[in-house]
Amino acid sequence: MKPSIKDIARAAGVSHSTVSRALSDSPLINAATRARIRRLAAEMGYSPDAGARSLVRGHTCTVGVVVTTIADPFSAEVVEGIESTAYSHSYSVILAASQDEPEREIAAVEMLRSKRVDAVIVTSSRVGALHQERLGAAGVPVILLNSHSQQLAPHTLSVRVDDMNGARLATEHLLAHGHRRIAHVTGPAGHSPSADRLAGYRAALSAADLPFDPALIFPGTGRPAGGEQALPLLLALTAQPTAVFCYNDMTAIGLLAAARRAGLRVPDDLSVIGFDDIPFAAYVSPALTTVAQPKFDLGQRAMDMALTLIAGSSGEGGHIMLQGTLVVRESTCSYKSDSG
Amino acid sequence: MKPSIKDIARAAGVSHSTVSRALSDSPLINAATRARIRRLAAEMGYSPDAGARSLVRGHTCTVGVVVTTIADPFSAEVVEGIESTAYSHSYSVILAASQDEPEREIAAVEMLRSKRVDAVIVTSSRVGALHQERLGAAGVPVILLNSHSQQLAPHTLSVRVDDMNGARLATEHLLAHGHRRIAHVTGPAGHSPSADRLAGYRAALSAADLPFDPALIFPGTGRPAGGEQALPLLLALTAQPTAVFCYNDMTAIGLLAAARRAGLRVPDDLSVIGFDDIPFAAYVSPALTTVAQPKFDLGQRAMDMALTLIAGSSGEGGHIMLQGTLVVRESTCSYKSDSG
DNA sequence: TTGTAAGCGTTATCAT
DNA sequence: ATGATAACGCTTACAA
Repeated sequence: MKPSIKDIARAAGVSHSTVSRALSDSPLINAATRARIRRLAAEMGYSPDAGARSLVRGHTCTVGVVVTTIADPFSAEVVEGIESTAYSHSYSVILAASQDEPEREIAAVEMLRSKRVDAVIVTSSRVGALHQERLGAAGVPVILLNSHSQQLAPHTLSVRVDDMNGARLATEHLLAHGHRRIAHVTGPAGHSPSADRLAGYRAALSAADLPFDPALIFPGTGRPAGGEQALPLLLALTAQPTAVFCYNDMTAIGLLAAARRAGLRVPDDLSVIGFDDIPFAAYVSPALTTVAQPKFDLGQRAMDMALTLIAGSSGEGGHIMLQGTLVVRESTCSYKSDSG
Repeated sequence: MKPSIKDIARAAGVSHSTVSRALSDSPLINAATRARIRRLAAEMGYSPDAGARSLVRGHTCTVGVVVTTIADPFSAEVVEGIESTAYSHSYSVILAASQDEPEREIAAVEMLRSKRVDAVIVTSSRVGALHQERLGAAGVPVILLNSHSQQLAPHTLSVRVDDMNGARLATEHLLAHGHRRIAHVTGPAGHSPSADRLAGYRAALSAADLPFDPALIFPGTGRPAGGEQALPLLLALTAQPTAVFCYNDMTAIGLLAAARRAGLRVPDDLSVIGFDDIPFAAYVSPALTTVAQPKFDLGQRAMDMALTLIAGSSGEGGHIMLQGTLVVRESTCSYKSDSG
């Protein structure tokens, strides 16, 4: 049914180690027998057992990836970047979703450990230090991708985007267009990118000698609903903001939809800027101005780092920080005191 | 470094088989030693080697999933459905992207075979019959999800949405609103859902005693660009259509963007309907009327089928067909001879 | 160039 | 209740 090298050996009248050598391009084998065995193996539909091989080789050529959810345009592109570079190095990826529950994230990592993956990449982790402690100690590189800064100890590994600077870019764009009352809808509470983006927003404000007004900060969720819920609050302000910087594109898109329903014109009545540059940012109306994260790159760099560490096994620890870039589309414009 | 049961056995002063029994809740073990061994295992940071276990047990508790690309809102939700139900049955998933290249799809399946996954789920496959031949014969269930109908032989396994009926629903919705000249932008050529949706469109037309006009059919790609490119062609027609049924939401969203740039009002000047109901369909402007595919369900059912087949090992072959549902939003309205 | 044998970390079948 | 021992499929010294 599933032929092993022993079955092929029997059919070829050789020992199973000869078959192993023939199949793994060993130099110590006669070209003729090699060819004969390979033909036979193909005929019999042989497929090497990766598990058995890993047992003796000591590595699995597999990496584990844990995301909060796959059904999110941001994660999806990051995973695409990981998978793509894994593929080109003959690695495969085991994917697990944590649903943003720490215990489930831990269970996933434990499963990956059992599966003996050669490295683990965890995105948006809130408990990355734990994995580092368990896996890192066991010699398995753990790479934290866009994860909480508290987890980013010096002996830890990480790849992330510069959230603070990206947020500064977004805010400066608004500032440069004359906006002075700029609101901000945050991401999920307790998530570090959210804190970093808020910090970038504050930094830009302060660099422009503008005061920080807590009344202009609205709590979001990172999902469209967060933006939708923020809009009425924002409109209820006596001194209304003329622009809003949203934690991410999904939030901005939700806010855009709410603005449309409220009869508010974007960008004329309100400029809106997001973060991420998810594929659909270009297709909403008005097309969303945003700070593009190098999503595919993020995944690629994380996988590259994993590969390097697997090869060198010298877990030195390193941090890669990529920069986001401002993408100006139609949802932002200059502030006009007389709207229209 | 990575303790095995032998290391624990040594530390506990017992044989490795006793450790194995202690750790796997065997009834043939003294409660006290069991507790002692488990404590020791925890202290030493033991993690069972899933590969070694699989070798003797004969299964890996892992399924392989191959999609064309992960960075697609449709696939992403399907995979989420698969992963989620896999997780709740303690299964893990190896994910591979084929980039819609048959050879890469084949390579991915071959890799999965080597990894000895207990089942394989392939979405949008164009060469599913091949996998069935190689893997199915080897006793590994292969489930085709939304794959080409040619691949769906009776001894094959599949889960899919009723594309033809969904397309009929979409077209009937337009018909019911008085539209008579209804254009259609197809999906990627040679992809069977595209053919099925075209067939559903034709069926609805013919049921309404309307002639099929090939001039109203425009080739798309399944991506926004397909819709964007189709719009000018559609406008160039002397007898312009009053509505258009798009292969999928991404196509419709592209077309919506092009329409906006062309100063065309949707739905007043042109009704637009999509297919899939991706998360962003509700957030474009106007919100997209579409036929919702039960994406998460599709993944869930495929995984359930995999689990059943793994348990029963009686590869009987089965086909599950789920229905899509019409979701009316704002991009479609009744036909008015005097537009506006 | 090939065969023999040991070993990877488990589980499972024997004894004891 | 526990300990030897074989087996899973493979790679890799070590012999021949």
